[in-house]
Amino acid sequence: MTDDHLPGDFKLQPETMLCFDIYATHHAMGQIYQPLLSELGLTYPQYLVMIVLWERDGVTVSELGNRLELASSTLTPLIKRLESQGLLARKRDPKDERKVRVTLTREGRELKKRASHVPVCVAKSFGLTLDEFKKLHDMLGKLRTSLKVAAEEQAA
Amino acid sequence: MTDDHLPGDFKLQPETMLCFDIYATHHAMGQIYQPLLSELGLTYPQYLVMIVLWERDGVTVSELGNRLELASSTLTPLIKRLESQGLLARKRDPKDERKVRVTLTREGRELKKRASHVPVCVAKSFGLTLDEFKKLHDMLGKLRTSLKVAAEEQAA
DNA sequence: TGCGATTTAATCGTGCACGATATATATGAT
DNA sequence: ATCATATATATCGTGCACGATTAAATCGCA
Repeated sequence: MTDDHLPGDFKLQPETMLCFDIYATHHAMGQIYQPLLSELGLTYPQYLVMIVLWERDGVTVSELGNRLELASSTLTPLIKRLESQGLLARKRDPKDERKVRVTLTREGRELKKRASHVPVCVAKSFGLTLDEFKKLHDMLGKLRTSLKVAAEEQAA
Repeated sequence: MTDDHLPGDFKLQPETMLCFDIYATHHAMGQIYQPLLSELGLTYPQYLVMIVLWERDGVTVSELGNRLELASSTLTPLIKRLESQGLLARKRDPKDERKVRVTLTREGRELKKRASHVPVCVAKSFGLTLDEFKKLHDMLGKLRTSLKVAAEEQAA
Protein backbone atom coordinates (compact mmCIF):
# COMPACT_ATOMS: atom_id res chain seq x y z
CA MET A 1 0.00 0.00 0.00
CA THR A 2 2.37 2.68 -1.25
CA ASP A 3 1.45 6.33 -1.37
CA ASP A 4 2.87 8.22 -4.32
CA HIS A 5 1.98 11.63 -2.94
CA LEU A 6 4.37 11.78 -0.03
CA PRO A 7 8.02 10.75 0.29
CA GLY A 8 8.37 7.35 1.93
CA ASP A 9 10.45 8.86 4.72
CA PHE A 10 8.05 11.76 5.30
CA LYS A 11 8.25 13.29 8.77
CA LEU A 12 5.39 15.52 9.86
CA GLN A 13 7.27 18.72 10.69
CA PRO A 14 6.84 22.27 9.45
CA GLU A 15 10.19 22.11 7.62
CA THR A 16 9.09 19.18 5.46
CA MET A 17 5.65 20.50 4.57
CA LEU A 18 4.98 22.20 1.26
CA CYS A 19 2.06 24.06 2.79
CA PHE A 20 4.40 25.55 5.37
CA ASP A 21 6.73 26.68 2.58
CA ILE A 22 3.83 28.58 1.08
CA TYR A 23 2.70 29.88 4.45
CA ALA A 24 6.14 31.10 5.53
CA THR A 25 7.04 32.48 2.11
CA HIS A 26 3.81 34.44 2.19
CA HIS A 27 4.93 36.03 5.46
CA ALA A 28 8.46 36.67 4.19
CA MET A 29 6.99 38.36 1.13
CA GLY A 30 5.02 40.62 3.44
CA GLN A 31 8.25 41.68 5.13
CA ILE A 32 9.64 42.78 1.76
CA TYR A 33 6.54 44.62 0.64
CA GLN A 34 5.64 46.33 3.89
CA PRO A 35 8.39 48.99 3.96
CA LEU A 36 8.05 49.64 0.20
CA LEU A 37 4.29 50.04 0.35
CA SER A 38 4.02 51.91 3.64
CA GLU A 39 5.72 54.86 1.93
CA LEU A 40 2.71 54.90 -0.38
CA GLY A 41 0.24 54.36 2.46
CA LEU A 42 -0.79 50.96 1.10
CA THR A 43 -1.01 47.42 2.39
CA TYR A 44 -0.27 44.53 0.08
CA PRO A 45 -3.92 43.63 -0.67
CA GLN A 46 -4.63 47.32 -1.24
CA TYR A 47 -1.70 47.42 -3.66
CA LEU A 48 -3.20 44.51 -5.58
CA VAL A 49 -6.49 46.36 -5.93
CA MET A 50 -4.66 49.44 -7.19
CA ILE A 51 -2.75 47.33 -9.73
CA VAL A 52 -6.00 46.01 -11.17
CA LEU A 53 -7.47 49.52 -11.34
CA TRP A 54 -4.35 51.02 -12.94
CA GLU A 55 -4.73 48.50 -15.72
CA ARG A 56 -8.51 48.64 -15.99
CA ASP A 57 -10.46 51.35 -14.25
CA GLY A 58 -14.12 51.10 -13.30
CA VAL A 59 -14.32 47.40 -12.44
CA THR A 60 -16.99 46.07 -10.12
CA VAL A 61 -16.37 44.62 -6.66
CA SER A 62 -17.08 41.10 -7.89
CA GLU A 63 -14.71 41.50 -10.84
CA LEU A 64 -12.03 42.49 -8.35
CA GLY A 65 -13.00 39.48 -6.27
CA ASN A 66 -12.62 37.11 -9.22
CA ARG A 67 -9.32 38.62 -10.18
CA LEU A 68 -7.83 38.59 -6.68
CA GLU A 69 -9.75 35.58 -5.38
CA LEU A 70 -11.22 37.53 -2.49
CA ALA A 71 -14.77 37.66 -1.12
CA SER A 72 -16.87 40.79 -0.75
CA SER A 73 -16.51 40.51 3.02
CA THR A 74 -12.81 41.18 2.53
CA LEU A 75 -13.04 43.63 -0.35
CA THR A 76 -15.80 45.93 0.80
CA PRO A 77 -14.01 47.26 3.89
CA LEU A 78 -10.66 47.28 2.07
CA ILE A 79 -12.07 49.38 -0.77
CA LYS A 80 -13.74 51.71 1.70
CA ARG A 81 -10.38 52.34 3.33
CA LEU A 82 -8.89 53.21 -0.06
CA GLU A 83 -11.85 55.49 -0.69
CA SER A 84 -11.33 57.29 2.60
CA GLN A 85 -7.69 57.81 1.55
CA GLY A 86 -8.98 59.57 -1.56
CA LEU A 87 -7.51 57.06 -4.02
CA LEU A 88 -10.77 55.86 -5.53
CA ALA A 89 -14.54 56.37 -5.63
CA ARG A 90 -17.33 53.84 -5.28
CA LYS A 91 -20.62 54.29 -7.10
CA ARG A 92 -23.54 52.11 -8.04
CA ASP A 93 -23.80 51.15 -11.71
CA PRO A 94 -26.89 52.96 -13.06
CA LYS A 95 -27.54 50.05 -15.47
CA ASP A 96 -27.55 47.54 -12.62
CA GLU A 97 -27.94 48.99 -9.18
CA ARG A 98 -26.62 45.82 -7.55
CA LYS A 99 -23.11 46.48 -8.84
CA VAL A 100 -20.63 48.90 -7.33
CA ARG A 101 -18.09 50.28 -9.78
CA VAL A 102 -14.72 51.34 -8.44
CA THR A 103 -12.99 54.20 -10.22
CA LEU A 104 -9.67 55.90 -9.55
CA THR A 105 -9.40 59.51 -8.52
CA ARG A 106 -6.67 61.70 -9.98
CA GLU A 107 -4.68 60.98 -6.84
CA GLY A 108 -5.17 57.27 -7.34
CA ARG A 109 -3.94 57.45 -10.94
CA GLU A 110 -0.92 59.50 -9.92
CA LEU A 111 0.11 56.95 -7.33
CA LYS A 112 1.00 54.61 -10.20
CA LYS A 113 4.18 56.58 -10.98
CA ARG A 114 5.20 56.75 -7.34
CA ALA A 115 4.84 52.95 -7.14
CA SER A 116 6.76 52.09 -10.28
CA HIS A 117 9.92 51.05 -8.45
CA VAL A 118 8.16 48.48 -6.29
CA PRO A 119 8.09 45.51 -8.71
CA VAL A 120 11.77 45.95 -9.49
CA CYS A 121 12.79 46.09 -5.83
CA VAL A 122 10.73 43.02 -5.06
CA ALA A 123 12.03 41.07 -8.04
CA LYS A 124 15.59 41.76 -6.93
CA SER A 125 14.80 40.47 -3.46
CA PHE A 126 13.70 37.15 -4.95
CA GLY A 127 17.28 36.31 -5.88
CA LEU A 128 16.03 34.04 -8.66
CA THR A 129 17.16 33.77 -12.24
CA LEU A 130 14.55 34.43 -14.91
CA ASP A 131 14.31 30.70 -15.60
CA GLU A 132 13.74 29.93 -11.94
CA PHE A 133 11.18 32.70 -11.74
CA LYS A 134 9.21 31.26 -14.67
CA LYS A 135 9.54 27.69 -13.44
CA LEU A 136 8.26 28.64 -10.00
CA HIS A 137 5.41 30.67 -11.50
CA ASP A 138 4.38 27.66 -13.61
CA MET A 139 4.55 25.18 -10.76
CA LEU A 140 2.59 27.39 -8.41
CA GLY A 141 -0.02 27.92 -11.11
CA LYS A 142 -0.33 24.19 -11.54
CA LEU A 143 -0.50 23.64 -7.79
CA ARG A 144 -3.18 26.27 -7.43
CA THR A 145 -5.26 24.68 -10.16
CA SER A 146 -5.02 21.30 -8.46
CA LEU A 147 -5.98 22.75 -5.11
CA LYS A 148 -9.05 24.43 -6.58
CA VAL A 149 -10.15 21.22 -8.28
CA ALA A 150 -9.67 19.32 -5.02
CA ALA A 151 -11.63 21.96 -3.11
CA GLU A 152 -14.49 21.55 -5.59
CA GLU A 153 -14.44 17.79 -5.08
CA GLN A 154 -14.42 18.16 -1.31
CA ALA A 155 -17.52 20.33 -1.54
CA ALA A 156 -19.38 17.49 -3.32
CA MET B 1 20.01 49.39 -18.78
CA THR B 2 18.63 45.89 -18.72
CA ASP B 3 17.08 44.32 -15.66
CA ASP B 4 17.77 40.64 -15.26
CA HIS B 5 15.22 40.15 -12.53
CA LEU B 6 12.02 40.66 -14.51
CA PRO B 7 11.01 39.42 -17.96
CA GLY B 8 11.46 42.12 -20.60
CA ASP B 9 7.77 41.99 -21.46
CA PHE B 10 6.65 42.12 -17.83
CA LYS B 11 3.13 43.46 -17.36
CA LEU B 12 2.15 44.53 -13.85
CA GLN B 13 -0.91 42.37 -13.27
CA PRO B 14 -1.75 39.91 -10.50
CA GLU B 15 -1.51 37.00 -12.93
CA THR B 16 2.11 37.74 -13.79
CA MET B 17 3.33 38.33 -10.26
CA LEU B 18 5.16 35.65 -8.31
CA CYS B 19 4.07 37.25 -5.05
CA PHE B 20 0.46 36.87 -6.12
CA ASP B 21 1.08 33.19 -6.85
CA ILE B 22 2.25 32.80 -3.29
CA TYR B 23 -0.59 34.91 -1.92
CA ALA B 24 -3.33 33.09 -3.86
CA THR B 25 -1.84 29.65 -3.28
CA HIS B 26 -1.76 30.41 0.42
CA HIS B 27 -5.52 31.07 0.29
CA ALA B 28 -6.21 28.00 -1.83
CA MET B 29 -4.30 25.92 0.69
CA GLY B 30 -6.54 27.29 3.40
CA GLN B 31 -9.57 26.08 1.48
CA ILE B 32 -8.15 22.55 1.49
CA TYR B 33 -7.17 22.52 5.15
CA GLN B 34 -10.21 24.24 6.60
CA PRO B 35 -12.73 21.37 6.25
CA LEU B 36 -10.15 18.78 7.32
CA LEU B 37 -9.08 20.71 10.40
CA SER B 38 -12.47 22.01 11.48
CA GLU B 39 -13.42 18.40 12.29
CA LEU B 40 -10.60 18.54 14.81
CA GLY B 41 -11.54 22.00 16.02
CA LEU B 42 -8.28 23.48 14.75
CA THR B 43 -7.23 26.31 12.48
CA TYR B 44 -4.16 25.93 10.28
CA PRO B 45 -1.78 27.91 12.51
CA GLN B 46 -3.09 25.97 15.51
CA TYR B 47 -2.42 22.74 13.61
CA LEU B 48 1.17 23.84 13.04
CA VAL B 49 1.63 24.42 16.77
CA MET B 50 0.23 20.97 17.50
CA ILE B 51 2.58 19.39 14.94
CA VAL B 52 5.59 20.92 16.69
CA LEU B 53 4.34 19.75 20.09
CA TRP B 54 3.57 16.24 18.88
CA GLU B 55 7.19 15.95 17.81
CA ARG B 56 8.71 17.78 20.77
CA ASP B 57 6.63 18.53 23.83
CA GLY B 58 7.42 21.26 26.35
CA VAL B 59 8.87 23.87 24.00
CA THR B 60 8.83 27.55 24.90
CA VAL B 61 6.81 30.22 23.14
CA SER B 62 9.91 31.67 21.50
CA GLU B 63 11.03 28.26 20.27
CA LEU B 64 7.62 27.89 18.65
CA GLY B 65 8.07 31.35 17.22
CA ASN B 66 11.43 30.50 15.68
CA ARG B 67 10.11 27.27 14.26
CA LEU B 68 6.94 28.77 12.77
CA GLU B 69 8.32 32.26 12.15
CA LEU B 70 5.63 33.92 14.23
CA ALA B 71 5.85 36.65 16.87
CA SER B 72 4.63 36.38 20.45
CA SER B 73 1.83 38.80 19.60
CA THR B 74 0.45 36.11 17.30
CA LEU B 75 1.37 33.05 19.35
CA THR B 76 0.27 34.09 22.81
CA PRO B 77 -3.45 34.42 22.02
CA LEU B 78 -3.33 31.41 19.69
CA ILE B 79 -1.83 29.22 22.39
CA LYS B 80 -4.33 30.51 24.91
CA ARG B 81 -7.15 29.41 22.63
CA LEU B 82 -5.61 25.93 22.41
CA GLU B 83 -5.29 25.93 26.19
CA SER B 84 -8.96 26.84 26.64
CA GLN B 85 -9.79 23.90 24.35
CA GLY B 86 -7.94 21.65 26.78
CA LEU B 87 -5.25 20.58 24.28
CA LEU B 88 -2.27 22.00 26.12
CA ALA B 89 -1.07 23.72 29.29
CA ARG B 90 1.09 26.80 29.71
CA LYS B 91 3.44 27.16 32.65
CA ARG B 92 6.42 29.31 33.52
CA ASP B 93 9.79 27.58 33.47
CA PRO B 94 10.99 27.43 37.12
CA LYS B 95 14.63 27.75 35.94
CA ASP B 96 13.83 30.96 34.06
CA GLU B 97 10.60 32.62 34.96
CA ARG B 98 10.60 34.64 31.73
CA LYS B 99 9.92 31.55 29.66
CA VAL B 100 6.57 29.88 29.20
CA ARG B 101 6.68 26.17 28.43
CA VAL B 102 3.87 24.65 26.45
CA THR B 103 3.00 21.03 27.18
CA LEU B 104 0.34 18.76 25.72
CA THR B 105 -2.51 17.37 27.76
CA ARG B 106 -3.62 13.77 27.27
CA GLU B 107 -6.33 15.12 24.99
CA GLY B 108 -3.74 17.02 22.99
CA ARG B 109 -1.58 13.92 22.55
CA GLU B 110 -4.59 11.84 21.50
CA LEU B 111 -5.53 14.34 18.82
CA LYS B 112 -2.44 13.23 16.91
CA LYS B 113 -4.08 9.95 15.89
CA ARG B 114 -7.31 11.66 14.85
CA ALA B 115 -5.27 14.00 12.64
CA SER B 116 -3.13 11.35 10.95
CA HIS B 117 -5.10 11.36 7.70
CA VAL B 118 -4.66 15.11 7.14
CA PRO B 119 -1.20 15.13 5.52
CA VAL B 120 -2.21 12.37 3.10
CA CYS B 121 -5.41 14.14 2.05
CA VAL B 122 -3.57 17.37 1.53
CA ALA B 123 -0.73 15.77 -0.42
CA LYS B 124 -3.25 14.18 -2.78
CA SER B 125 -4.87 17.56 -3.37
CA PHE B 126 -1.53 18.94 -4.55
CA GLY B 127 -1.67 16.82 -7.70
CA LEU B 128 2.11 16.91 -7.94
CA THR B 129 4.56 14.12 -8.61
CA LEU B 130 7.16 13.46 -5.94
CA ASP B 131 9.80 15.11 -8.13
CA GLU B 132 7.67 18.22 -8.56
CA PHE B 133 6.97 18.27 -4.84
CA LYS B 134 10.69 18.19 -4.02
CA LYS B 135 11.57 20.72 -6.70
CA LEU B 136 8.94 23.15 -5.46
CA HIS B 137 10.02 22.64 -1.84
CA ASP B 138 13.61 23.42 -2.81
CA MET B 139 12.75 26.50 -4.85
CA LEU B 140 10.50 27.93 -2.16
CA GLY B 141 13.20 27.30 0.42
CA LYS B 142 15.68 29.17 -1.72
CA LEU B 143 13.22 32.00 -2.34
CA ARG B 144 12.49 32.31 1.35
CA THR B 145 16.19 32.50 2.17
CA SER B 146 16.66 35.28 -0.41
CA LEU B 147 13.69 37.20 0.94
CA LYS B 148 15.01 37.03 4.48
CA VAL B 149 18.45 38.22 3.40
CA ALA B 150 16.86 41.09 1.46
CA ALA B 151 14.70 42.00 4.46
CA GLU B 152 17.85 42.17 6.59
CA GLU B 153 19.50 44.47 4.06
CA GLN B 154 16.44 46.71 3.90
CA ALA B 155 16.58 47.12 7.67
CA ALA B 156 20.12 48.46 7.39
C1' DT C 1 -47.46 40.20 -15.37
C1' DG C 2 -45.97 38.45 -11.30
C1' DC C 3 -43.21 35.74 -8.26
C1' DG C 4 -39.49 32.54 -7.06
C1' DA C 5 -34.55 32.10 -7.87
C1' DT C 6 -30.17 34.25 -8.64
C1' DT C 7 -26.81 37.83 -8.34
C1' DT C 8 -24.34 41.55 -5.94
C1' DA C 9 -22.72 43.93 -1.95
C1' DA C 10 -22.66 44.62 2.70
C1' DT C 11 -22.58 43.16 7.62
C1' DC C 12 -21.18 40.44 11.60
C1' DG C 13 -18.25 37.47 14.40
C1' DT C 14 -13.92 34.97 14.87
C1' DG C 15 -9.14 34.33 14.31
C1' DC C 16 -4.68 35.34 12.35
C1' DA C 17 -0.58 38.65 11.76
C1' DC C 18 2.16 42.51 12.52
C1' DG C 19 4.38 46.75 14.67
C1' DA C 20 4.85 49.22 18.76
C1' DT C 21 4.95 49.04 23.38
C1' DA C 22 4.96 47.32 28.22
C1' DT C 23 6.51 44.42 32.03
C1' DA C 24 8.97 41.20 34.35
C1' DT C 25 12.98 38.43 34.74
C1' DA C 26 17.73 37.52 33.97
C1' DT C 27 22.57 38.83 32.73
C1' DG C 28 26.88 41.33 32.85
C1' DA C 29 30.14 44.88 33.59
C1' DT C 30 31.95 47.57 36.95
C1' DA D 1 25.85 44.59 44.99
C1' DT D 2 24.09 47.84 41.43
C1' DC D 3 22.41 49.37 37.54
C1' DA D 4 22.19 49.37 32.41
C1' DT D 5 21.12 45.99 29.02
C1' DA D 6 19.13 42.10 27.03
C1' DT D 7 15.60 38.54 26.83
C1' DA D 8 10.80 36.46 27.08
C1' DT D 9 6.23 37.07 26.98
C1' DA D 10 2.06 39.78 26.89
C1' DT D 11 -0.95 43.66 25.37
C1' DC D 12 -3.00 46.89 22.15
C1' DG D 13 -4.56 48.74 17.75
C1' DT D 14 -5.10 48.02 12.81
C1' DG D 15 -6.06 45.39 8.86
C1' DC D 16 -6.77 41.15 6.41
C1' DA D 17 -9.65 36.80 5.51
C1' DC D 18 -13.32 33.72 5.86
C1' DG D 19 -18.06 31.66 6.68
C1' DA D 20 -22.73 32.76 7.47
C1' DT D 21 -26.26 35.81 6.88
C1' DT D 22 -28.94 39.75 5.07
C1' DA D 23 -31.02 42.90 1.79
C1' DA D 24 -31.76 44.82 -2.48
C1' DA D 25 -31.91 44.51 -7.45
C1' DT D 26 -32.41 41.73 -11.42
C1' DC D 27 -33.70 37.77 -14.08
C1' DG D 28 -36.47 33.96 -15.76
C1' DC D 29 -40.27 31.76 -16.74
C1' DA D 30 -44.92 30.06 -15.97
